[in-house]
Amino acid sequence: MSSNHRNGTPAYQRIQNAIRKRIELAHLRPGDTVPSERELAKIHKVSLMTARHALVGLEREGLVERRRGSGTFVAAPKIHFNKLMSYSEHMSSRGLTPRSRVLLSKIIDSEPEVAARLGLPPTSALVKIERLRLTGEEPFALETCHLPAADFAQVVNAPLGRASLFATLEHEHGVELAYADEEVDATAAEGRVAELLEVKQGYPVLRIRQVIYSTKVKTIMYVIGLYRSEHHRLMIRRFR
Amino acid sequence: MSSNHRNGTPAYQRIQNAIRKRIELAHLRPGDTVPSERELAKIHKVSLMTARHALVGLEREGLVERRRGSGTFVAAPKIHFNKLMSYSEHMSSRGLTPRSRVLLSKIIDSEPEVAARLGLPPTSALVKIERLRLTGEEPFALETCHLPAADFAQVVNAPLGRASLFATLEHEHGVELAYADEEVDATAAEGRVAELLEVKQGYPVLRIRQVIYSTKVKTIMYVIGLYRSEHHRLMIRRFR
DNA sequence: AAGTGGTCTAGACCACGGC
DNA sequence: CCGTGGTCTAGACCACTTC
Repeated sequence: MSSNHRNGTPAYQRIQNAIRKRIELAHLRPGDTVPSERELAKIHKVSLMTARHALVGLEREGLVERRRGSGTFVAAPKIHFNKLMSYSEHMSSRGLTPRSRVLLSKIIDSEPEVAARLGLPPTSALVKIERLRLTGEEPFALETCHLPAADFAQVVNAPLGRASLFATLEHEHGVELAYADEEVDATAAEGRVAELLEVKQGYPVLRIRQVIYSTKVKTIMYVIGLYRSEHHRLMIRRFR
Repeated sequence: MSSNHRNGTPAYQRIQNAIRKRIELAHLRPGDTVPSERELAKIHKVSLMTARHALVGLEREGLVERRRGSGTFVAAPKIHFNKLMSYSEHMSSRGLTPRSRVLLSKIIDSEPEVAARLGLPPTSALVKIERLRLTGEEPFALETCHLPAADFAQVVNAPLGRASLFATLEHEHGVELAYADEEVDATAAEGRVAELLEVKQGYPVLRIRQVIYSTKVKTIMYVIGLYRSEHHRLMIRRFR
């Protein structure tokens, strides 16, 4: 049976989306109680385990807090934790319009280290896209993406100025993003990077290297991001 | 009923621990298949949902990979993702002996910003512990912990040179750690920090501020860590 | 076709919190 | 005491991968 025939979306995700929307529209505000598992089960006509699945997921995102014996509450409006989101998605989830300048978008075939990260032979053809992210007129991040050209050669022609790369991959290429492994460290902005980010030579920046996977096992993308960190902070939630 | 009477540990955690141990002892190596949900259910005499719960948790830690239609496999030996672990635990999980030098351990009462992070009044008494973390003779991290003195005044006298602070809290104070929210950015090592870490003035370091929560709602600890990032990398897994 | 993970049911008991 | 989340059962069907 299950109540997911109307559309392909699993019931627990529909419940999550309903709650997310109520929080977004400020119908539910930080500290408010979210309907309990039992209430959600009745409202959405699902079993307890399904309602529970929905709430557990929202807790891992940091959207709600659950307290045994007490209830589930809307969390303080921090950032979505441990959620794989593109820059565009981050911005629009905060009501801002993403701005970025495409510095480069072409096919290359001599970056063996990147190819290795993507699990490909050393001289594989790769789409390389370099973008400067801006808030207003101020640059705050430099992101370099690499994708296997075999599967995604067309994205060099995508309207990256306006469309989200994630959205393009999901809608135009039918890619289902699964998760990303990220490696974070600090480094110094040198030469061209410092110029682009408009900081002094040697200025510390946050470096994030992500390998992004789709649900089909495949490695989809490798991204190196360099962030001026006065404005932008990385938030993580770890569990015991 | 449930098979958790023998000890207080839930069945899904006992299954996880069993699998963790098999991986640790290299009985299961990267790429090997982990018993399927149905097998685990039979072996441990639990229901499918419980076996599933165990595997889902291990996947979120990055210990295993699950592929629909195919199976569950031991993941490449990366770091445990998004898992709240102390420095000591990280080291010993890699078979290394943790070394650290306690620089300071006393009670203070005039750090209003820190008190605020812990959700306490501005002039609350706090335990402050400053430690330099070493690999061999080389320093690589400077960690400053703050705890509410009202609950944890005794830890100033704990043998922090050898015992893990996490272990002390869990065993001596009956604290059950729940999760931590972390804020990560890059900054420059200046003055005393640069000297302690043995790097040049202005050298970029990774800064991690964590607020650690117990299962009893309470904020237990605030930690600021500064990391030379040539050796130590922060690994994160994000989900879509 | 057989086996796997993903979703789901309709209940159950427990531990805990707040009244 | 009642309501909450935490754990658990004993099944079910589906979508997917592998052979």
